[in-house]
Amino acid sequence: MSYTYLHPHPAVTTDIIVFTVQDDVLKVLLIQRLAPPHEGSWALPGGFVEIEESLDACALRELHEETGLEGIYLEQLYTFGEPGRDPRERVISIAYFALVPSDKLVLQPGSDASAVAWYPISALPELAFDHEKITNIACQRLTDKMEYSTIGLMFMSSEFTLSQVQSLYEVISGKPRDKRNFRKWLLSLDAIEETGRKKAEGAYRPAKLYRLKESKIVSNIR
Amino acid sequence: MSYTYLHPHPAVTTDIIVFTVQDDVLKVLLIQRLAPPHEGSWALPGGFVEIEESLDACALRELHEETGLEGIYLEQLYTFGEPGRDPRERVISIAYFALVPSDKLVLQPGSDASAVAWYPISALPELAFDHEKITNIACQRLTDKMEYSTIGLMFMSSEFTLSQVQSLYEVISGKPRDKRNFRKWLLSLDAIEETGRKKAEGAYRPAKLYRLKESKIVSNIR
DNA sequence: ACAAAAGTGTTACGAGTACACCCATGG
DNA sequence: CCATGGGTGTACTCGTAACACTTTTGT
Repeated sequence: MSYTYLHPHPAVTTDIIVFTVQDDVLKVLLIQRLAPPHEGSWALPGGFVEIEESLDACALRELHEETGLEGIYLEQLYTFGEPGRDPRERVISIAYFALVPSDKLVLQPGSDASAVAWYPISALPELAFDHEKITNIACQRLTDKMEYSTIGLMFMSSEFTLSQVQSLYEVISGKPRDKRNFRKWLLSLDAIEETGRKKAEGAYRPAKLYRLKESKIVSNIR
Repeated sequence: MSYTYLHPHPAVTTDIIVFTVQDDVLKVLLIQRLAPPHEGSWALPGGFVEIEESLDACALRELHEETGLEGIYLEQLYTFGEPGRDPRERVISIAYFALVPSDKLVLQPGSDASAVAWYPISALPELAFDHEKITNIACQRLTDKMEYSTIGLMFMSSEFTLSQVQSLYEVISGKPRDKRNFRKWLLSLDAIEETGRKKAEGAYRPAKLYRLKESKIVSNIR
């Protein structure tokens, strides 16, 4: 089966930069390519947009197919379309970024059995295509949005402590925060609420558990 | 001549939302469609991406071809790709927005003789495709960026007075600003400088003329 | 001299920052 | 009773907001 057009058409893909924080390190999800071009090297998950599928749906589908991840926060980032960024044909890629909470880290490599792994953002391997450039722009956007939106909460699992949130923010910004000021700020956002439960983890005082408020997903501050 | 692929490929276009401020009103540039679909109705300028042309270059080319505009500020906005947004075939559109200074308002309708006109954002006609949705998102982005970047200066002509800048900001935000505070803020951005010249326009004190500093094009504040 | 827009400083308020001690729990 | 992280309030600082009069020009 083949498809014919009067004018040349580019191929269209989505690529997804999936962030998480694991062991106090910001990481991105990469898959190892099995087929040329760039066979064997690491790349962002993604793939071709189907002809009757929305862009968002494509990103979600590719992510699910290649990693098993589902129900996570996704946002369009930027569209990359320089001629020559793929050696096979003209490819235009709509890049998305996604945030995975720490309790959904279990990956199921796709049916094509390619390897899937979390890489610390500070120790990325060489990436295929222009994926390094895309990753850099995604990092920039993530750190920007951490400052003026509640996006950081998308990294948290369903129940979490205030100290866990603080640790997350410190990891991503690379700077320590004052505990009292951070809590005052976080609670003033009106985005989380106590669950009433507590988390006892060791030989010390248990912490109150919080959850994201219904309806408050990601909002801008200021 | 025709082009054949193993899998279906969507068509890819750019659409450009061109803003300007004229007579104290925020306006966008529209062109009247001559061909189906939506023949006769108004739409955003734009068109198909050529196979060896970058997305930015496509937006600039289409804008020049259809309106004669050149050398203006352009920025990628968002990519729209819902199936069905164009009745002919699957079309994915990378939307850009552009800002035109008040001294470049002269339009040269494209060679296909379609009408080109500035419409106040508050009195748009019915638009073709999903262009109303795109326009709304562009307006949102514009007003957002006015708050945290120097993008507003892209509306100014090569030489301008501080009062003109203030008037511009008031028109877009819809709110009056304190003259002294506004000037303090504007000058603190370190983005403009005096030309040494003055503008005498009527029976009153002439205003100092300013220009954008070299190298400072658009930067974020905060 | 008057009409019209240009230009200019000081005070007040509020948000954000700095800072140190007591609490609850398990071992 | 001790070790460990959890939890809390106040004082200061700096940036933003409020506010009104003098200057320059053309008629």
